[in-house]
Amino acid sequence: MYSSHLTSLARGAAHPAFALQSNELTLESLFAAQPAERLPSGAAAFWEGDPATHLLQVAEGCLRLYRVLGDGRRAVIGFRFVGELIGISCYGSYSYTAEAVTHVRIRRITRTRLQAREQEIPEIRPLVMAKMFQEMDAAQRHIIVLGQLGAEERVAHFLVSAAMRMGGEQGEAVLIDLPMTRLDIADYLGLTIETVCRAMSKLKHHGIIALDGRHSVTVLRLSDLRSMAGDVDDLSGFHDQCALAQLPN
Amino acid sequence: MYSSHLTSLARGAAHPAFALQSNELTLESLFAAQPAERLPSGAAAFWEGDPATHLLQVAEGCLRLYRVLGDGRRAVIGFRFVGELIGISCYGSYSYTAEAVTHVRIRRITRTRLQAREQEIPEIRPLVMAKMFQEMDAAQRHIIVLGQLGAEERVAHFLVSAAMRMGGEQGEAVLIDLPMTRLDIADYLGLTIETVCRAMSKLKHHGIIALDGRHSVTVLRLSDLRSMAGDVDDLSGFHDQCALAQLPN
DNA sequence: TCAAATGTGTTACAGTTCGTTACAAACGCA
DNA sequence: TGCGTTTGTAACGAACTGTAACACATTTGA
Repeated sequence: MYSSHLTSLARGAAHPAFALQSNELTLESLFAAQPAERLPSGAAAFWEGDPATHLLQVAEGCLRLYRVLGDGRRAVIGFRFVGELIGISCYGSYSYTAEAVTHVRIRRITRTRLQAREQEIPEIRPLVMAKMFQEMDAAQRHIIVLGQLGAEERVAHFLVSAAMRMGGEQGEAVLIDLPMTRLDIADYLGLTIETVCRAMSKLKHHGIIALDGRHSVTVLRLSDLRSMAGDVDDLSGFHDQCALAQLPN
Repeated sequence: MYSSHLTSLARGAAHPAFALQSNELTLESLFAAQPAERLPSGAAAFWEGDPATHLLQVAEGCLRLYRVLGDGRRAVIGFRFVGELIGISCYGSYSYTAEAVTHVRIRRITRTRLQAREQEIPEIRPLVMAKMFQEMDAAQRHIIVLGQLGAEERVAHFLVSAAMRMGGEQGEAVLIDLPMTRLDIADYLGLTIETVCRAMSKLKHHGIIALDGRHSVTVLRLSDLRSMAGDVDDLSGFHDQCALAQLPN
């Protein structure tokens, strides 16, 4: 699943829109003070095992986070998009490699500097904590996707998440940009390339999506796609109120 | 995978034994001041969606953490054992239900009280943070298990993790206590009961494990089992040194 | 600039793994 | 003790993966 943008989280997810609004602005200004670094497609921002000295923010483009097993198998743990953070749940060393899918611009801040800023501006800590909780929540959701959903459900869920990130609403077509390859998607969903292609072709055949080249999907019937995606994100509205009241420092 | 005990983590995992030693002692004393509560097998400590007002520590027994999908499917997210914490990565509301597998004793502390204690004793925060990172690391590992390993690899990995938790060493037989049902294990590994049974029977047939009733497994050849478990935990020793240097506050 | 090489996506056919179904054994309770 | 429920295991079938081939897109090198 994508790490979500504010607009995608607005749809009944566990975070109040308000908290994240200020979240993005304040953390954003933190990173804005750092110089932007450019990475060409395929370049690593950091490697699994490197000392986790920095947090990264994506200023432009898309990165994949992955781990390679001893036998060469690769697991994509997630993708990160504009505005999102990388490395927030790593300590000591990075537990995955972060690699540019597209040409990418990122900003880095050292953990030391972040901690110094947290001392100056106490409001920063809850913002960082919120990001950590969000990442944990996303990981748990992904565990459920991989453990309980079949291949087509997984692909549908992946596309629904992408549509939500794009601010998709019920009843209108959503154009999704998918900068990663089918292999990336397959390694993310625990499937093979062929199965991903098959699932997509089937959705196309049923008129639920339209494919335009490799990196563009139009979701034509979002509610149909959603009903195929399993009920992983069935969260009660109860969360929204409690999250605001209980935001940890 | 189990949330690990100190002794299991001693085998090249991402946490220095020293840090967790003091971790267990100090958080332990925090909870020791709280009254222990008894739960019969099958009782819920809290439900998915409840306000996440407390952290829990397991004083005795085993709990399963699970979520139920809208269509009735159940995903077990993890198991918690003596000394381990529950709810540390939840905020606002619990993102899963915690249910007693066995008769259980737990201690609770409110987040409010925990924060007050953190103010008094600043050393507590890094201990809590370490637990959060540990939980995130375990979640990522589980994502890889579900996404990349086949059924037998998953079961083998599950048993290796259990053996590690029991302090198993290479070359000697390890007796594992598995208090949960095969359905629990299946829902945790994204498999069915039958597949779990098959995998275990196969391991038994090959002389790698011995089965004694429902809740007892003896690992006879740990290195064989380990070689069947995929290379998910292939972590370099580099982590140990960096983790100590970089423990966040 | 253009052709060759390489990478990526899709589809058809065949093989493997795991889910479903059926049944047996064990357990818990009145 | 008897019965209902839970748990465990084996045979058949569904779902997914693997292999191969082809089409198309992108990159590389002359």
